[in-house]
Amino acid sequence: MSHTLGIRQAQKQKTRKALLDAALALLEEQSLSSLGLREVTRAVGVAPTAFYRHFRSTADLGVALVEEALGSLHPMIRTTVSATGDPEERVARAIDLIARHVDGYPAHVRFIARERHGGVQPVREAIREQLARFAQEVRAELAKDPVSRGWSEDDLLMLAHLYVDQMLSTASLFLEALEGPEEERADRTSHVTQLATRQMRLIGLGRQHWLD
Amino acid sequence: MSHTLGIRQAQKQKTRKALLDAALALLEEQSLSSLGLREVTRAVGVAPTAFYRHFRSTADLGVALVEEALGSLHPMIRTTVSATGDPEERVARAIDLIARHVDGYPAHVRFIARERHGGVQPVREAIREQLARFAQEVRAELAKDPVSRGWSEDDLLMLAHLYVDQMLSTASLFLEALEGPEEERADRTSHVTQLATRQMRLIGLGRQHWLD
DNA sequence: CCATGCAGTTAACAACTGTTCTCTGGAATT
DNA sequence: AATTCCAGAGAACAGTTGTTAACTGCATGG
Repeated sequence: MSHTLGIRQAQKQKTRKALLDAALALLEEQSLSSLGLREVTRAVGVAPTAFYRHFRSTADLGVALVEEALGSLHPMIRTTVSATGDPEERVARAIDLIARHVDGYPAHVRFIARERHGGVQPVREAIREQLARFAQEVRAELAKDPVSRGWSEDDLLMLAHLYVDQMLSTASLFLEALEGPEEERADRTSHVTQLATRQMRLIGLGRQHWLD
Repeated sequence: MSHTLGIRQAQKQKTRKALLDAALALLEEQSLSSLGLREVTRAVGVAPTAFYRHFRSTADLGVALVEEALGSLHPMIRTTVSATGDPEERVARAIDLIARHVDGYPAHVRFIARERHGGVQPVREAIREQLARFAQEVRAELAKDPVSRGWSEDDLLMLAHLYVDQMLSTASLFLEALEGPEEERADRTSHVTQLATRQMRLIGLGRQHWLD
């Protein structure tokens, strides 16, 4: 059950969210390591010192953004890789879900792609952790599939990492298509869909013949 | 033939190289978008204004770093994917070459991984271009292989991109292993080798059965 | 109802940034 | 030998940064 928090705490959460949103917007054109705290507070319309009530530093804010961007994604992952329907349909469904997610949360996707190898160690670490969790969940889902009979745990995790990387790469391509000029968008999006579909299909083939 | 350039031009190239080296070193702990020109000149021991004799901005310097990091890599790519020896041996050879490259030029690898999706558009563009060239070269090399008989150009390029992404991902993992504490290095490196080997092998299997 | 807590403000700090203009010494050209 | 060129130096600029301290006003808990 949800405890209705006082008008005080509510207001605090509101400015906190405003700081996160402003930061995310500013990060579309730069990296976290160059994001200044004054820049963020200015965008929100709040005094620079107010920042410290919510975050120790911009790196700290970055870690919070990782939670926001990836924390809520776990249920989606599960259904994406779930072993229902024929393989070809599952691939199409997964890619469609990725496309929708990029469409709905482009700034989050950009942030993760950018900061995964970015210049701020704690943020890299947080992303690494979340992606490792994703890989574990994908592994668990793959294990349910009859195709995985006879696979070692290690090999399942290997494949799961391959899938996670592939998803991120695809998401990044969708994002680039989204960023381009409006009249090219449809073409580029369908091109990415087609590319990603065939790559997924090829990996699926490798999976089927792994135990040969 | 090489024209021996005067002592004037030589000195200029020397400071230019010093600026690039200093920048690369500074970029181990931050992103290009937060790299200041004064920071770089200070590290070299040269006046801030001297920077302008070589680069218009730090973004410009970043593009030059992309050339330095990836420009000289094309001959290596060719031999890496060359279709000699049995498949298993080729995989091992490719991964070994990646490991050696990361060992020899860790800062370059880190720079590319970091700025590929980084906050500086011209640099992203430059990396995208170079990687596209790599993919084209890999495609050409794959086409020579008898296994590729009957493949469409599009499908070959699709696979080439998959290989290029996989190489970069592997390089990044080797780098992380290299950055960790010395006593874990050997274990982590061999773990990455083993993981990458199996992923490459699985992709290879998918490749063999593509036309089924 | 009153005392406490605490989100956000104001003001000030030393340090730093990119960029401009002017100057200098020595290599390059004639 | 005289002249031009130009990589780098030096000084100054307005603007920015993170962090500190002391404050204010209002929601909260006793």
